[in-house]
Amino acid sequence: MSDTPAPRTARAIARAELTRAILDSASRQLAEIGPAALSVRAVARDLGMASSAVYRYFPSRDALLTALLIQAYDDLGAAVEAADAQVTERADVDGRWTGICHAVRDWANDQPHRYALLYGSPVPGYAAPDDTVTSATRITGALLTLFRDAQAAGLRPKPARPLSRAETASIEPVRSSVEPHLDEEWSIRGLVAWATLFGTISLELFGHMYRGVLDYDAHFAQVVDQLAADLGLA
Amino acid sequence: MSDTPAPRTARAIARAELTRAILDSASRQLAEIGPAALSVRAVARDLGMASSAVYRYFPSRDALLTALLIQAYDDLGAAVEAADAQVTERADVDGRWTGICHAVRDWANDQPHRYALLYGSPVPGYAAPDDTVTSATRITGALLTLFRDAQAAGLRPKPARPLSRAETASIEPVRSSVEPHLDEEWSIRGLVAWATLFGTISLELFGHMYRGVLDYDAHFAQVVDQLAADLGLA
DNA sequence: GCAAATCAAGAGCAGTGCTCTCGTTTGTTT
DNA sequence: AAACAAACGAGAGCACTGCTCTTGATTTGC
Repeated sequence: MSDTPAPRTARAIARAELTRAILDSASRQLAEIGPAALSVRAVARDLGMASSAVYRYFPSRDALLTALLIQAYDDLGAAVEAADAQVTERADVDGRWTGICHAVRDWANDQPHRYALLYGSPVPGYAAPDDTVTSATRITGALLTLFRDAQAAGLRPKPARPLSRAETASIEPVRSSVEPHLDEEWSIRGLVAWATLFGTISLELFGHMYRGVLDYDAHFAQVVDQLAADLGLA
Repeated sequence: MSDTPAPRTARAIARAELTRAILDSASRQLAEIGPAALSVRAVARDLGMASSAVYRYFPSRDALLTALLIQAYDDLGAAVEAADAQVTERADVDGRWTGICHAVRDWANDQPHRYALLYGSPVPGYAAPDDTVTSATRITGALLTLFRDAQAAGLRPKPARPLSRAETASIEPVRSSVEPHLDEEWSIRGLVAWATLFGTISLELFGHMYRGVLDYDAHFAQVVDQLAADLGLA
């Protein structure tokens, strides 16, 4: 991530500082007007520099957007990890699950544009670099660790349908992403809960529950509660 | 929807035809290069007319995009209804559920850009007009009807957590959207399944399962199967 | 001390959404 | 049939975008 071990020279320091300033300005614009309206020229104006100068720090608008993407993933990941860590009684997996879920939703509601950048439609052309993947794993990692802890504690999700041969092989990476490995039931239940969590948040945030569900807070809490039950956490 | 009962005059006919041509060209571009890259000028070039002429038919790029949005909703709605109707044995709610789910996913995979337009981040300042809502209800309507039929057939979903007071009031529109009304368990289970369905498709289509799930087809089938079980359909 | 690398700035290109004006065509009304 | 108004297509133009190239100044490392 931070491949700037020691900016010794004055120029290197200035470069690091300016890079940060560009990213900050861009992040502000992103949160306010969204990724589609983010403009390199506007960032340059905000910083009082020529637009062409920005290209010395980020080779393209997409590169700048990618940096913001990673920043957002890390930000959300930190929020999730903080919510998880706040539950001092680590055996309270239900409390941790609830905390994580609400942390994701609160973060999404606080900064809808950044959430949309992460989990909405991929922006123009979009070639998701591998850099983003590693940052994105922070949040899924928190969930997988939680499932592993619950499994280790002897909790069992509600019985799941037997996995097809193909599916067994398909979700191998998920199973073996934590130690000890997740069993099949925990894996499929976890994947379903993962999809339900982000599906609910996205549907809510993108307006698909309009006039269908009246109280988004109550509904989300209910869904999280239901998922906890299906996961065997509560 | 169609407020052109009888285009009598030649001008009205030409207008209807040109409107259709613009929409067709835009739809083609949308499917190919996505909503972000859709250009009024490109559409005008494709049709051999001046870009300013297009504005006689659609007041803005966003209006054109909204028309495409409605078109896409109707297209997906038709695909879903067709898949549902294809199951001649109407009592086979499990088969209908599976058919609907795979219809949505197949449609999404066939035209990812159009799916992203519907269920990804809202593009135009997110001022979703009410016109789109009515078109969007076609697909949710199919699901709700299916749940109602299952309930009427005496099927019961797996026991759900008791609804909070707030949630009971919150999902009233969902419950009363079909006759006879859905009971609380069917409503919450249905909403959760809805979120899981679109969550799974979105996560897959937007690249979040990359290297986590290897076989998207197998995984989706497994999730649909699991949801059917939780819904008590199978 | 000097060559080389780095930098900011400006001009410029090709593209965009959108507006305004202009002359023409069409439909309606007298 | 004539007259008028509405609708139309085309073109020019504005303000904006991402991005490139060149120019000249500054800083760096040897």
